[in-house]
Amino acid sequence: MGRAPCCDKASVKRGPWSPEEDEQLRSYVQRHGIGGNWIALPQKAGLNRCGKSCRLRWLNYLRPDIKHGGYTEQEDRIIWSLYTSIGSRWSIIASKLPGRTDNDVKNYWNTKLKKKAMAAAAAAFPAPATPSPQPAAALSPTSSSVTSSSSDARFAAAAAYTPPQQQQQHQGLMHFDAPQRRQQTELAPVPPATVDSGAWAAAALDDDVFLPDLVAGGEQLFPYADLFFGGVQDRATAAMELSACYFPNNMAEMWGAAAAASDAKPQQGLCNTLT
DNA sequence: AACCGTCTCAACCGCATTACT
DNA sequence: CAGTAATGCGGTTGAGACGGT
Repeated sequence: MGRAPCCDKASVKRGPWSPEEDEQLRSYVQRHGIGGNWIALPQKAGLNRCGKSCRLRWLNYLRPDIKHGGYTEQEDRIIWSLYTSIGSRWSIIASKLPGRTDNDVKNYWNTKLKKKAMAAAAAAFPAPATPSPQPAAALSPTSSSVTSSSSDARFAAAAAYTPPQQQQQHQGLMHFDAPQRRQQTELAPVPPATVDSGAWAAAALDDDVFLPDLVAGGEQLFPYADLFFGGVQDRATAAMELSACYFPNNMAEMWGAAAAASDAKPQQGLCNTLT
């Protein structure tokens, strides 16, 4: 038994919004505001739509301050940096990019930026000479449209790799209490110390709007900063290790690619010192 | 011109969290 | 404090656009 649907799907209109509906919603919100109740709004605005649908339409499309497309290189780096830091918390990432919505950032990542990141990873970790005996498609379910390139195949193979003993270790993991909705599900393998995901990643770290805050916050925000940055000479590597400890799913993708490429076993690293 | 595969992105779905009673 | 309703969020879908043959 799931929860009851928010509205009667049979009696409300679904699918793409017409310009008339857009105008109705826009003018209502501009005149009366949201009113703190999306469920009641459609009726008040004279729309035959689910409140949830109205909310989504307003937030993702009709709001006056929204930008569509035209992502800058700096925005790319911010998204990349935050994604490697906190994972797919699109609302947080979008909040760092004025005029961008979580849905827009998510779509942009899934359709464009992810490929760009994979290209960077592929450049940093060249594919092995001999192909993997197991097709990547069999290892990991594919998602949406990013499924076909060779880099994505390596991405899928990489993402599928998670040592079982480390899956257990994560249960005792101390963690920074960052805004977080989803549970951590896996602990990534810690990479070889030589990992360097390339110039783009380094540039991203320069622009990072999350990790510097985290580390610069000292004891109050992240008491283990010295553990990471004190003992590791390469700051970029240290920051990525830190990311892996707290936001492992995403770093696993990148480092897994390195492991797949080099046939190297992941080393026990700083991450595990906190468990 | 027609077909086919890929890409894009708006919209939907369902779960988690928060607010309210 | 428990139950319920509302909201927020991330994952996924599918229709239309686009490009290649």
